[in-house]
Amino acid sequence: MLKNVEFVDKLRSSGLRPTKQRLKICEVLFNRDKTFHFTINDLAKNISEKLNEKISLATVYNTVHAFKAKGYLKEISINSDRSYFDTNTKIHHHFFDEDTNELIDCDDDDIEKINVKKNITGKKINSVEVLIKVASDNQNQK
Amino acid sequence: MLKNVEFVDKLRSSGLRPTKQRLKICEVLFNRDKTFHFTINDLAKNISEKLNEKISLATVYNTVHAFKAKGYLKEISINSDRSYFDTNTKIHHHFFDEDTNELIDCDDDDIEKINVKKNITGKKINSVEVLIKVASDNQNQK
DNA sequence: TCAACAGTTTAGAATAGTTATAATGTAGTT
DNA sequence: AACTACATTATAACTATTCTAAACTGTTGA
Repeated sequence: MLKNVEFVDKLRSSGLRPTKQRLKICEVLFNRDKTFHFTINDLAKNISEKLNEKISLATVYNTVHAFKAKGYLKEISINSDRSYFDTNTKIHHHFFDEDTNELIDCDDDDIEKINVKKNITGKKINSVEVLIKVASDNQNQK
Repeated sequence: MLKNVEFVDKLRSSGLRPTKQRLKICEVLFNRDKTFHFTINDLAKNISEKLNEKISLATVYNTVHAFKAKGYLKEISINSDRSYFDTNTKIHHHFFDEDTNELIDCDDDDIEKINVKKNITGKKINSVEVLIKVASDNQNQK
């Protein structure tokens, strides 16, 4: 459980002013045990519910993008109709539950190291990430 | 190089009427050696350029979705601002070139078999796909 | 402490991609 | 040829996201 002061420092050290709104967003995003996967809408709703306060949607967008640019958040593509963000910014793999649309982080040792045998000339590999789609194990899968 | 007749059969056998527009779209999509990765917009532009004929955007959407539902096309998530489709409908991996935003199919043997060691109870794995992001191999990467 | 400035927030307008609608058109069957 | 169900189309509607411009607020330095 991080303190406000720590968020202030964190923001300041990355050149972002520690404003009321940003601190609240930090609270919601980073005061958690588990990784948080969310869409901007989820986040905005979460803020107004948890903190009983409304932050303009535009500000939520701005802040999330600022945090992404600073490397505090990572954007994830699962389906194209919505952007997901992840508080876990390391390169890592995901399970995606097609029944619930829920995204679940993999631990490093859930998946054996991936061996890429092909190279693209002049290009270097920046990331290798796996997406495992799962659904309920019975006849009527989606 | 498939003939029109083959497309007619293909459509008919999957319960889609072989209309002018659908046949033209088939031509553009499936008369290729290589896999085709595209957005709806790419496709619409491609049609009007190649065939010198305009198909209503709504029809392109309808048709692409119909083809997807029938399993002739696959939707791919790389970045969330646009939907990409792929004429290669098998489970397969991709390189994504961050410099050019180009998507490249992997051959089956470009990547060693992926060993998933974790299970989610009550869920079965539908697909395991890898996305390898690459960028030009010099100091000013994006 | 306070003025000044640059960075922030905000509501609302604007945009882009996509989907819905409803009228018109057409393939296939009889 | 006529009928019917399915398709196409233009346009309107919708949704997620970005832009804009004015008001506001941390921060800095006098």
